[in-house]
Order: sequence, then C-alpha cells, then structure tokens
Amino acid sequence: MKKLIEEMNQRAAQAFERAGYDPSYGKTAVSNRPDLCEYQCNGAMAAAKAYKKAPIQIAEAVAAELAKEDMFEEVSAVKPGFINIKLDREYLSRYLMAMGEDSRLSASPAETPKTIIIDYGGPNVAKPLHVGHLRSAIIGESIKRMGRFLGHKVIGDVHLGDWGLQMGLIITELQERKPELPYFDGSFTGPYPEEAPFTISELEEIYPAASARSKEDEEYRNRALEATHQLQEGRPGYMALWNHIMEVSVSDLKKNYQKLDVEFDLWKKESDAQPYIPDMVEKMKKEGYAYEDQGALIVDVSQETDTKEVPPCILLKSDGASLYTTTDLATIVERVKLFDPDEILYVVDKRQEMHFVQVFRCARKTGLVKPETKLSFLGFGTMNGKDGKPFKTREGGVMRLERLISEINGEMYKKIVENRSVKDTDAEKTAEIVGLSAIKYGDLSNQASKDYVFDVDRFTSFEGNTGPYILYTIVRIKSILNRYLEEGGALEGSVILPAASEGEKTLMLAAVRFGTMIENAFEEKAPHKICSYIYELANEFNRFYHETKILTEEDPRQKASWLALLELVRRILETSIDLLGFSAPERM
RNA sequence: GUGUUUGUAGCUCAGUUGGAUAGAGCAACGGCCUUCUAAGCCGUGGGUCGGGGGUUCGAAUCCCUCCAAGCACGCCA
Repeated sequence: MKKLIEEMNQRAAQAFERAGYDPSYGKTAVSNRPDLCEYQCNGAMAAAKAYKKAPIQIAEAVAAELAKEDMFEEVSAVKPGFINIKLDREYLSRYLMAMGEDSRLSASPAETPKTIIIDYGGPNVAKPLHVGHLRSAIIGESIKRMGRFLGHKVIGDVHLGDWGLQMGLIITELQERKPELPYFDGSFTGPYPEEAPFTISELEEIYPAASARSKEDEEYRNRALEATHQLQEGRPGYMALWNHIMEVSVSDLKKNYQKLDVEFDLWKKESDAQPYIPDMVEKMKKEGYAYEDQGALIVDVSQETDTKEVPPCILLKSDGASLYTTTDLATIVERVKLFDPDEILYVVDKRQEMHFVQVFRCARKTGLVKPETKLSFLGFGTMNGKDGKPFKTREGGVMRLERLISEINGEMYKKIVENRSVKDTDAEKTAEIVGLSAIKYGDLSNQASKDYVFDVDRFTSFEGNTGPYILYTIVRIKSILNRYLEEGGALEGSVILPAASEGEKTLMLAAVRFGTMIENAFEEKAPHKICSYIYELANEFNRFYHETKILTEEDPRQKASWLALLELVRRILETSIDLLGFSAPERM
C-alpha cells in the first residue's frame, strides 16, 4: 500500500505545479516542531532561489492549493517560507484501518527482491563465543529479518573459522599433551578412533593455552604453522582430528546461538572454500593479476584515488599456505557459484575494514563477481565496559557469552520476583525473554558503527530507552486486549474513529510512520532506527493510556475503536521487536 | 608518521540527510495510584553541538584548519 508520506508528497507536488512551480519542490516530512504542525514542506524556500521570488509568496500560493485537499485539516504558510500541515482526522483513521489490513503494515515490499547473503557470526571453532561475537550476531540477525520482512531472499551464513592457524595451534598443543595418539603417527593407516580425544571444555582450554605459548615460543609457533599447512594439504591424521574438533565445537555453538535467538541458514566454514582456491589462484595468475613478490603471491589492489597506501592482497604466503584473504576470496567464488547473490554483506568488527577493502577490490578486479554485485561491509564498533575500555570480566579476562547472558538473566529474575507476583514457574522463563531484550536492545539502540558502553544496570532497567520498557508497554497493551476479549469483545471489523484527543492523534501519527521507518532502517542497515521509533511509539502509547480509560468507556463504538487502535499499535511493536530479534512475554 | 573514525547536558545516546526555540533517558528536585500493570505519567533545572574560520536566506549537519581520543596500516584472523 502507498505510504502516507508518499501520498502527501504527491499532493504537494501537484500543488506546486498548480501554483506554477516545479513539482519536485513538493517534498514533505514529519515536522520537527510538533507544537506548530504535524508535517512540513520546505520546498518554497528552495524554490525561492530558482524563481527569484520571496519564499513566503510561494509558500502562500502553494498552501492555498494544498488546502483544497480533503487530506488536510490545516495548511498554513509561515514566516520565512515554511508550509505547515495538519492531517485530517478522518483521513488518518481510514489510513490506519487500511494499515491494519496490510500484512506489512504499510511497508512496501521490495520492487526487485534481491538475494542477499549476510556473513555474520564468524566464530572460530574450538573457541568459546565471547562478547566480541555478540554484536555481529545481534546486528546481522536483525538485518536478516528486516530484509526478509521487505521481501528479499536473505541467506544468513555463520562462516565458521575452522581453517586458520588456530587449528594448527590446537593440533600442536594436543600433540604436546598426548603424543601417543595415532593422529600424530605418520605411518598409522587407520581407522582413527570415532570418539573425540577431548571434550568441549578441554578444547576451550587448549586453544588459549596454545595461543599464549605461540606468542612466546617461536619454535612452537613454527610447528603450529607447519601443522596448519599440513592440515590444509589434507594430512589424514590431522583431518581426523579436525573432524573431531568440528563435531564437538559446532554442536556447542549451535546451542549458544539458539539462546540468543540467532539462526543461521548456512553453517558454512572456511574449509568449504578450500577446493575453490587452486583454480582461483591459477586463474588470477594466468590472467596476470597475481604475481610473485618477496616470495609471496600477491594481487595489487591499490587505486589512483587512494589517499593512503592500500597494501596488496596476499593470496599465498611464501611457504605456499593460504590465508584469511585467500579463503574469503574463495568463499566469494563459492557463494557466487551456489547462490548467485545480488549482494554479500559482511557484518564484522570495523577494525577489519582494510581487509575487506582489499578483498572486495581484488574480487572486482579479477572478475570473481559481476560488476553489479554489491559487496558491502558493515563494520561495528567495540563493546566497552563502563570504564570506556573493551568489555572484560571483573577479573580482567575475556567475558564469555554464556556468562554474560546468565548474569543478565539472573539480574532480570531478581527484578521480576521483587516487583511482581508472577508465578515462580513463569519467572525464570520471563527473565530469559526480558533478559534477551535487554541485551539486544541495549546493543541495537546504538549506531552499529560506533563503540558503545555495555552497562548491565542501564540495559536491564525497566525505565527509559530500554528493551524491558518496550516489553512492558507491549504487555500492558496485551493485558487490555485480553481483558476485552474475555469480556466477549471482538477486534475484527472494528472501525477506527477519528482521534478524540490530541494524545490519541499523536499516537496515530506515530503509528503511521512504521512503513517509512522500516524501509529506511533496512536501506541504511540501521536497526537503531527501529529502536528509536518504537521507543517513541511506546511513549506515545503510555501517554494515551494514562489519559484514556479504555475498558470503562461507555460508548461501545469508541471503545471498539480504541481497542482496534491498540491492536494495531501492538502489531507494530511486536513486528518491530521481532525484526530486532526478540519477543515479548504475555505477562511480566 | 600516513590514513581513518569519533567528539552534542554531569553520565549514556538520538538528531528525520541543510530548516523554525538542538532532543531523549539516567542521575537531581517536585507532583500524580479506591479506577485497564505506578516496571507508568506530568513538571523543574541542566548546552559556546571540541576550538576557530568559511559556504548561504538558514549549519550540530557541507568545506578548510587546529585540538583531543580510538582504530588500522604486507605474509595473524
């Protein structure tokens, strides 16, 4: 369905035309001065220059034309040349009813649906998820949901790190500890044991230990590098170990992502891209893109316009092994082959931006992707503690995601039990739902690209711009709706009457903005715009709620109208939080 | 050093892509519950939008410059 603002723009354009001006000046926007008007059009001031006329003169002429439309309650031209607009109440209520009929709540589905692969997650196997993985998961999941809501085909890929040096480190450390295992015996002909020689917790302890040692012990590090290389060459014992690591690790990862309500369509990994490397490298060599430099095989990706030096892409190290870059390029080859995507979006720590600039340039230059395929990078900032430094545990270590979640849930549980008389059986479940909203909303309400302060106390608060506040508002609405239904009321076919008060109209005007908001949020890959929108909508609802006694209203048509409005607001809020990646409980 | 990002109220953040008097929340203070969840609502105080220059009817927003902080800069991922 047509969005209200589009309808208004069209009328404004016509009004400009009728008044003798170019219709392109007829752009309207939500007012930034709600005390003066609901919508504004500033086109007269822009037109003043072109037509060499006083802006107020133009504004008055256009306003006179605009006032003829029954869509508006009031149109006026003000001082320098603003055109101030108030919407007609009947028009508004009719529009809201139409919105209620629309499965997308007035958002337009994409004209040309695209296939978009989102690469988010990026955890390494054998390493526990820590807070660094949180942002990628949360932001990526939200963008995935937004894209789908707008009709795109969005494929989420976890893109596991299973092939780099960390695997060599684990193998080396394991050999150090249990040299008698057959995996290290080059003459062993198999079969290898079916049972993994470690548990997930052992694995999670092995990696950091190995990583720490490799930083101090050069000989050890070289062995790890060699093991990595041999794994990549397909040495049977190492492959068998790799399989064990994968099994143990992936099931653990799946469990953890599930807790976050983050779901990947693909559980692809770096190693899946390996088969594509030889041909890709060969092709780049043959076509003259790749050449040897200081023993390594590189592709120059610098451009004339660069304001600084962009180092070349290293395809193969001097020892012949591939790297992160190689794998990412080969992954692009694989994705193009399997899905022919219109866009590949990487939701990654912004510190990796340079790496992706190189990869994208290389992929374009060497023709890995079609010229029209978009390769985009959404870099997010660091999650800091209250001290403004990267988030750590109290002891100064890396905070595991599991622990963060359980601490938040514990905090939430305490508050719920303190404040309300929910049955104890519900409290824990509710704490999980509300806790997740606290984490996700706390993250997503900030601009993705900026660093932000993760403040447990603030995020778990029920006051202010927080997830729990939004949920509380939804629960309030649901509670009224349920009561109404229990009384035998019905929501179907209700007529939404013109706003009976300013508060109600303000709520309605906020509701109407959903469609433009969500399209813009997806366009800009900006979940925080959903947050600020629903916060505003929730505020307007709470104001309305406070001044309006809904269930005791005596006029049945008015009552039914308000409930229809509440149902619409509920749907907008619940749709929005679903797009953010969390949900609301029935009670809290 | 080069490049890049950021700098808005005591704190945490918005700012509809150049519009009117820069907004929220927290914290502080003061009101509102026999009535749909007070986990709420209403109000008060709080600002040289890092500094300076420029572009124009109009700048937190665009350009220049300086200051401060973060981050990245060839075989880690």
